[in-house]
Amino acid sequence: MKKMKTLKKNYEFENVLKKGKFYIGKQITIYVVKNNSQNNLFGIAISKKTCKAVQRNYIKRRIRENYRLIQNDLKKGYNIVFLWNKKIPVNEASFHIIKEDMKKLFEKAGLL
RNA sequence: GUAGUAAGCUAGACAGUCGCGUAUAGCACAGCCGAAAGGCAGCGUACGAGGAAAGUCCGGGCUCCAUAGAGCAAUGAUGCUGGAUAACGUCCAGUGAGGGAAACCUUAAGGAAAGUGCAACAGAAAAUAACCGCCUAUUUUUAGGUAAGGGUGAAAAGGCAGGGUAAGAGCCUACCGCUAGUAUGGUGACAUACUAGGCAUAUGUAAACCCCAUCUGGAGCAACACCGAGAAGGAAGGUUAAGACUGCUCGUCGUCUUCCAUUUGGUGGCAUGAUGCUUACAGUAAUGUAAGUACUAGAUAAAUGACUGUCCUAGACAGAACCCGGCUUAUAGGCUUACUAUAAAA
RNA sequence: GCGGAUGUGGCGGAACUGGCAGACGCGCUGGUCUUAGGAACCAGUGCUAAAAGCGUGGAGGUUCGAGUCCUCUCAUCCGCA
Repeated sequence: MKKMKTLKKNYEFENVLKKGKFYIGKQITIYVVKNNSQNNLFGIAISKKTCKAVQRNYIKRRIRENYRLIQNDLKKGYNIVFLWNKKIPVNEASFHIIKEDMKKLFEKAGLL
């Protein structure tokens, strides 16, 4: 199995957030934009203001794990950025809710 | 047993499946890129967050600023004594003061006769004390004496008792407090004893300025060094004004200031260090010395997760980012040791 | 990661060397005026029924007395390749 590829640079994130289409779920929001390669690149962005470092890591792990499980079913050639909805308390973050959210959002976006 | 005090330890465990980061003189070399060197990827193996990693409050190492440039001395910090330490505002042992029934705990604790400032309101007066009262003289008015008593205030001129007096007053005496001196003990802070002083020992405030003693150049790994690519341009103004470099003086370096345009990637720095653990010796202790032994995170959108099962006390606070020594703050539950007080029962 | 600044009624913003906190402006509430609204003018406006008391992000300390001085802490904002 190949390694997961991620977005790295600040301008890459800005590109996706400015030009991409966004879809809002219960707990997470995704931004999607086409790229011309044959792979999917993804990134996770959580503001410093929402919570502290431990909880940010907690959310990132849940999202990354879910993406890992679902990524082979997706169409290829997109940049994806995940955001956490600010108003949701961090304690409610759960693996299963994110899983459902992610399925619905990718269906909406037409990647599934 | 109950209540409490002090010190220390721990920070859910185990099993299965999938997955992440770093290293790799292992396997494979049959995958991808490349002319090649090599890089990426696969399998295996090893290791993989904390007691506070946090706050950034102090002290160092390290790097650059010129080789901490020189002087004045400002600014800033610390502030009982002795010791420890690379250093410290930290730690250890003591002293004084305060708290507690005790174990024990707290303590920014130098100087107010070097000088300056401030003390609102109230009060006669807030620092060279006379408002009421008391006493004496006097017909009243008034003059003098007086800090016992009243009232004001956060604070009112040693406290209390007796003597004394016109009334009073350290005016005199005892005790307590204070100050000075001497002696003894202690490295010292200081303690104890004795003697002397009637106490002008002249209110409080130095976390007000200040004085004294000690220390102090600035910036920070986004420092800095190297490699590759890009750019290295134009206009206007100023030559002693601003910068390096916080006040002033001198000195050095680089021309300097404003506007427009531009400003990306990689490698090193980067983990063997004032290091941890064990034992012995020195010391009350902090700590030091010697020997043995171990090396066990090193990312860069940033690694520990998900699911299932079992158990219990049902898991708090919380995520390394150059590295150490502290401090402070957050913190569920459990365990160990020492000590203090005490009801009831046996 | 490192460095720096700021917190005062609902909002902006004062309070000089510590000495009556809420000046001033905006808003809000009530009233006058008007058929009605606006404008204008008048009064009120931190908490509590009132007194007492508590109130300057929070917790301690110094002081007779802290918005102001000191220590710790929380939140917000800014800069640095």
